[in-house]
Amino acid sequence: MNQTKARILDTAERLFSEQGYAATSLRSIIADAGVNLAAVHYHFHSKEALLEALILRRSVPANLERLALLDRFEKEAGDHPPSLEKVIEAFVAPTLHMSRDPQSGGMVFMKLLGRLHAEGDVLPRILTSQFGDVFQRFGAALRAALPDLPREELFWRLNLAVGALAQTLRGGSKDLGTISDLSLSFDSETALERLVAFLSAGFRAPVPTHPIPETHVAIQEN
Amino acid sequence: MNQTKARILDTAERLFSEQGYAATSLRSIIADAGVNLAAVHYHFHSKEALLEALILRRSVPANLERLALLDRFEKEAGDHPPSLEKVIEAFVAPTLHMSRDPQSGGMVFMKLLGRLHAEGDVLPRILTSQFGDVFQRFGAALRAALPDLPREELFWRLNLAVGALAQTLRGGSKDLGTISDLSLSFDSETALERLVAFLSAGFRAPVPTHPIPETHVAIQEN
DNA sequence: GTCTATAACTTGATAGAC
DNA sequence: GTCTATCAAGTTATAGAC
Repeated sequence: MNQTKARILDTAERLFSEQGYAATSLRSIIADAGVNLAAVHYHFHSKEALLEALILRRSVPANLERLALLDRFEKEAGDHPPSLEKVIEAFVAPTLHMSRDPQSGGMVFMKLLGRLHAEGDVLPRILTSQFGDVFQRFGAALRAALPDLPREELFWRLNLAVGALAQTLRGGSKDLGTISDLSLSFDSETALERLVAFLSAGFRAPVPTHPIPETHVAIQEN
Repeated sequence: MNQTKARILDTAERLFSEQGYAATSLRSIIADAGVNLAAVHYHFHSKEALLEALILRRSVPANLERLALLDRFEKEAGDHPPSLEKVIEAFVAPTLHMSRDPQSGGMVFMKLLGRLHAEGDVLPRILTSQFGDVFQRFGAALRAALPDLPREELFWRLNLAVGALAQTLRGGSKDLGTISDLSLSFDSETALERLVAFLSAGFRAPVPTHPIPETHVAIQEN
């Protein structure tokens, strides 16, 4: 691949992940990459198309890997559907494993995904097309692994799980440094274990039936 | 409070929550609020100060309510520390309950918090001062409720929990609409039950000890 | 307190030479 | 493919009349 093009992709990926999409100007990208402004438009046409190219570069292979892993776990499980743990692992592992080669920039991309997940509606528009197959397959696998969980409850918990995953990708919250001086040590294997343990326990939590009593405490406004 | 000032606060809150801080210009705010541009600078001095004012307006009372709830639960628990469920409830309930009065705009603020949590480092800077006490108190309460959980593990799970909470506040992910046509029904009582059930199960998950075997599948790059 | 007018700057994008 | 030069629009912020 063209060297200029690659430098733009890498630099944009890093800056977007650090500052967000809207807050990062093309000019700050080209300054950091040491290339010309016109080169961005020549190679990518627009800022949003640059973002899209940069996302697809990594998420296309990651999604293939997700599906391949799920295939493998389904074969290994024989007649039964794969366990909840395996389904979660198949979805999460490809993203986490990107971070293993520090040279590859996969770690940076993880942060970017975690951020974009909350920022704007840029990501959904780009990913819905790409992730369609993956979501279908994994949705079915989840339902098979949790046959007794009502659909609505599953959907809720899936949202909570995605939020927890995005937080991990983002590298944790800085606010929480206040409680503890620990920082999220990012060994991808440990992160995977911890995510699988936390999420599978959450998915398997008993479904609440009785309403929790009123807990509102009125506070005067100043 | 001044009517112009209140209109700016409410409109900014809504637009920031829908589009994010960086992507929302002061001009789009004043257009929507039907006020003059100079009024923003007169009342708030700058864009960032506007954001700060708007956050403090709601999070100061919410934090007082959090501490009051924790106090109450600690009294009710007598000699024992309050249960994990109660600690989570005391932290989460005030934010969720803001959404009960549709007129109050609390629902909008929830979305904003969920978004800012991922966007930039604007939120941390503003909140670290405000949330210091709250984080200290709740960190201690969590440790007391989970005395056997190693500190590092607790910190990790706290991050996952915060991610899941932020996702709930944001109103769920649009991507996930692909799997299911359900949308997150936002009854604050139900949301509270579900969060407490999911998170407390996650916090109590067994601590993983044995490394998960290698799961990487190589995919060729195109 | 609220307005108009404008300063001072940054943004994404393009035309056209080389 | 890469550059300079520039456009057209949008940005936050301020000065000063009323």
